[in-house]
Amino acid sequence: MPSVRAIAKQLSLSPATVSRVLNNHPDVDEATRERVLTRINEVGYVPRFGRRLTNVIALAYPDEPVRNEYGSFEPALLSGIMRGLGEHHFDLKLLSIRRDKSPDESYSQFFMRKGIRGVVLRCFRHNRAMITSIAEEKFPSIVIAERFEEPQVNFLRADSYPSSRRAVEHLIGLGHRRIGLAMHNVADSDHADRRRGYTDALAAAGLAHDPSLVMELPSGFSAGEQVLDAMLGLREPVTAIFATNPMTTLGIMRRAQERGILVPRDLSLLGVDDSDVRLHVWPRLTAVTQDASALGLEAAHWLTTMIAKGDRDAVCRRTIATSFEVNGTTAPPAAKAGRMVGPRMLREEQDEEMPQEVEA
Amino acid sequence: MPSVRAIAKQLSLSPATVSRVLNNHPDVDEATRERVLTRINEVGYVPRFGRRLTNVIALAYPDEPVRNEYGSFEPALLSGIMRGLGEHHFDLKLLSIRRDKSPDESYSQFFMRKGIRGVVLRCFRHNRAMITSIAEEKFPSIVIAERFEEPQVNFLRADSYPSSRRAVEHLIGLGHRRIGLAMHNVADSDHADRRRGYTDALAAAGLAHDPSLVMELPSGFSAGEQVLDAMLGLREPVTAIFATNPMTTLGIMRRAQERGILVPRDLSLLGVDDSDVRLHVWPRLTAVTQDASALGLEAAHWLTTMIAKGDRDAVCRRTIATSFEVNGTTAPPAAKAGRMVGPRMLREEQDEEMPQEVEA
DNA sequence: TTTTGTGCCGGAACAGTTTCTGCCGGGCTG
DNA sequence: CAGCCCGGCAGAAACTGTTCCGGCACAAAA
Repeated sequence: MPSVRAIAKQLSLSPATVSRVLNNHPDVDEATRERVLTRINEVGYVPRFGRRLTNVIALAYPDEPVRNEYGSFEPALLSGIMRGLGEHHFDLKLLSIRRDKSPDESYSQFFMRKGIRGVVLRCFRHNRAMITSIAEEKFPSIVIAERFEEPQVNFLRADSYPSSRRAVEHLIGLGHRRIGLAMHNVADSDHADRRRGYTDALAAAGLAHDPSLVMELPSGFSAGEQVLDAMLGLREPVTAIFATNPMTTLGIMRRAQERGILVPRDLSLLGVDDSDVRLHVWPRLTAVTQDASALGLEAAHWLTTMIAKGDRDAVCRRTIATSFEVNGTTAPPAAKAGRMVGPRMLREEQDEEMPQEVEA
Repeated sequence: MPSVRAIAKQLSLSPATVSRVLNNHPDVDEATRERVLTRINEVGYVPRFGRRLTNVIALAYPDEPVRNEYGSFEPALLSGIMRGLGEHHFDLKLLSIRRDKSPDESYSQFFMRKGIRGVVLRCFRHNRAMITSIAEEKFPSIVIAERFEEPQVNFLRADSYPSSRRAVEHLIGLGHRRIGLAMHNVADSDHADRRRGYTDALAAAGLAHDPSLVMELPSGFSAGEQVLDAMLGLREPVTAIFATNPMTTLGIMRRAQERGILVPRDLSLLGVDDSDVRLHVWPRLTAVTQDASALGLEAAHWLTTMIAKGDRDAVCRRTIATSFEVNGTTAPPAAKAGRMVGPRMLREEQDEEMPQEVEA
């Protein structure tokens, strides 16, 4: 139960000074500030509101929160987090670290200034260092949808390797030999897993790995359009594409329709889905699915119980399963099938072949 | 600068009692609670953190926040709100009124207990009464995307009447005579506006209003599928559909593709879009567009400036424009055009006819 | 009648923040 | 060189909201 006054007494300072450090006020000596900060981190200070503990955690983004381009991942995640907060009666704040954090304050300092007791962190390519710093400061935190080697980082992610591999094996089983891979140009661990699934499936089937079939682009809808054009523009075009990003998948799909390329007759498409968008397009998307909402729920629940129990050394390095769902965008390659399949016929096929869930 | 102690002194009570009222503790007399509450509302109490004002507002949902089914409206709105918060350095909390509010506390009480100074309210069909109550309690609030007659309710919405009317006129101009309307079964003012746009456009063109062409369904993706089946199953089918809900629009579109109905050759489709989903399908959707992100930004900005200036009587009853964007899902009806138009040809048409913006 | 219990509230203690004040050293000026 | 001023820095005090503890009054039970 460390308080500002207790810390002040330990350091022979006044509560005022400690408070000034916490709020990043300028008029405090650099050495003093340093002394206070290290002590605060040692002792695990938590701010209170009056005499009551503040029960707020944050969902923190490195830059702008909940950007539109993130697709359906963010709303699903948020919805899950809100549900996971309920049991311990916590509230949720949204934070942008870049916008609000002063460069000369530590992360713990920033979070305490915002009056939160823990933080769910979104991780993108460029802020891995930020996240290890936060973990090193021992501020209660958990990272969503990313994996870390550093033992002090808590994370909760979905392992898309098995499903990805199974998905690509599904393509190979259908007879595809030239399978394109469209992925981020800056790979997080999730995309790396999907890539491994791709290469391992190819290797296991004895297929050569052709680097020219792998495209690395910035994420987003328009990337999908480029992917399709490039992959079908090859001298020996692909017959199937595995897109590791939901928005990119949709981009590929739209561009295919735009160019009159029938999926899956002319091209099989394998995607990734965070929520249920795969069911909202036609043909329904054969996809590796991860439940962003479940990620949010689990993460929020873990973080709040850890805080409520006061267990500052709790560790979370959980991986939940993804699944692979066969829908209407994959079929044998045209060369092999050798038959015209119109939309109406495809629909009948679809009706016979109900989406089958494959646990990863 | 009313404080708990000041209010207590005015009422000859102790600060403890006032605090108990604010936190909805059970052991305080009903009459006393009432006295404190009315005084608190009169004087416009704001909670502080230590000696500092708490600069937090909330985005409050009647039930579960940011549900997935809401489509892209919620993330766009959130993103806008976060941007609008910046100038006055406010933070954002997410609240679920149903989950956290005790039935025997007032709304102001609830919000103060949560330590927020203002609230952006989402309005659905069932919580209009809740919103007028909040406004009557004079708690700083603003409603998003809904219109209210009650003068004490602040709102910010997009007026989709002119764009909707123009959109339906566009269909009529293309030669459509039987135009279906798919809308919510419980109409908020937004959907009522769109319906008015529909009926007025028909009336102005001298077309009879056929009630059998109007379908009212619960919102959502699957509603769109029912709409398409029903409207094309009419003895005299429609040649165009105006769907007033984004998710429903997507449902119609997918079901059309599933059934092999070519849009816009066999059916013209007019939709509504909150963000940029209309550009992510093919053909790109001709749609009435409202900028949910701008709504969020403006609302957050108004609310925080109003709070920062301490102007408790500020009034916001703003309406921002929507626009109408012609894209690829509308064309002359098949009977009139009398020609087959394949996907490839349509694409060329598309290229000639760039999306044209029409200010509403 | 006495005892016990409960509803209700005030005092005090304690949480964090800010304002006011003062110390102390350095630099400028007479 | 003396005197004055000024800025950096930190503590005391004042003020905010909350909770714990105790007490008063009234009702119910023994």
